[in-house]
Amino acid sequence: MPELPEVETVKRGLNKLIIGKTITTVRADNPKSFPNAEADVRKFLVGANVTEVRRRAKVLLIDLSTDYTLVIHLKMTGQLVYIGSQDERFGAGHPTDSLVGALPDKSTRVIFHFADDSHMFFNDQRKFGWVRLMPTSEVPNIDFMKRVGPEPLEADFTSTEFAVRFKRRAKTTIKAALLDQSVVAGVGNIYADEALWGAKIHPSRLVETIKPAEFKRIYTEVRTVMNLSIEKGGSTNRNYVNAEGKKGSYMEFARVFRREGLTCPRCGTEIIKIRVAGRGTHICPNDQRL
DNA sequence: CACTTGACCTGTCCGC
DNA sequence: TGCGGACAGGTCAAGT
Repeated sequence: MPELPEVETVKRGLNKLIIGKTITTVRADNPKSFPNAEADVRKFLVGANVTEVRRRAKVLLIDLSTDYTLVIHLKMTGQLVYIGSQDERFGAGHPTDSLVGALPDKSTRVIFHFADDSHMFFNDQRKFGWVRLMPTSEVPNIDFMKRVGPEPLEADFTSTEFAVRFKRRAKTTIKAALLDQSVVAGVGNIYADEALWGAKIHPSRLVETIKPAEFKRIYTEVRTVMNLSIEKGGSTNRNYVNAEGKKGSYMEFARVFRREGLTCPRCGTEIIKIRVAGRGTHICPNDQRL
C-alpha cells in the first residue's frame, strides 16, 4: 500500500473534501472489500455526517456523527478518490498527474454517495484492502491497533525510543524489522530502502549488529525521507493516487528505490536490486556494506 | 516467543 | 501474439 506518507496525503485531502458531508448511499460489490452487515450500514453509515479523517500507521479512520468509524486499509493497490458532483466526473479529461479516468471503473469496490451528489470511490485492483464499519470507541481494540508501534513523525518520538523498539527483533535483518509495524508504524518497502541508503546501512545487517550511532542515522533518515515524501504528495510507484486522483511526485526524488542500473547519487556506483526479507530491495553496493 | 515463508488477488512485464 | 513465470507500495496465518 501506500505507506505512511501516501496515507497521510489521502487523509489531508479528504479532510479538505468530505468533512460535514452526509452519506446517502453505499454500494459494495465485493464482500471482502467491505464485509459489514447491511443492518449496521443502514443504521450507522447511511445518514451519517463525516466529522473527521484520521490516520494511524497505514490505516485511515473516517469518523462519523453516529460515533461509528470507517476503518480503511489500502494495502498494495487501494485508492480513495473523491469526485465532486457530475461535471468533474465526465468532464474534459483529467489533469496529467491523474491516474484515474471516469469512475467507477473495473477496480471500484465500494462507492459512497454524498447528499450533494459527490462521491468517494474505494478502488482496489488486487482486493487486499478493506473497509470496515465499527464503533469509534472500538477502533483501538482492533488487534492491529493494539500491536502497532509508535508514529515515527511525532515530535516527541526520540532516537532513543526508536533504537529500543528494535531489541525484540535482534536476530532478524534491519530491513525486516523496519517493515515490522509493531516496531515502528508506517514504514514500507519504499521508505525502508530510501532510509537505509541515507543511513548507509546494508538492509541485510542483523539488528543485533547495528550500533547506537547507526540506529540514530536510521531514525533521522526515516523521518527525513517520510517528511519529504509528504511534502511531495507521496510516491506513485504504480497505482497510488491521492484523494483527488492525482499522483504523488516523491519517485522523482527517490535515491535508490526502483533505480537499479542507475548510479548512486552519492558515489556514482551502480545501484543494484537484491532480495531481503522476501522483498525487492535496492541498494548502493559501495555505500551499504555487510 | 521470534523468525520465515506462503497466501491472499489482479495485472503487467519479460523471455521464449 | 501467445503462454508461463516472476513480480508488485502489505499484512496474516501457518510452519519451524
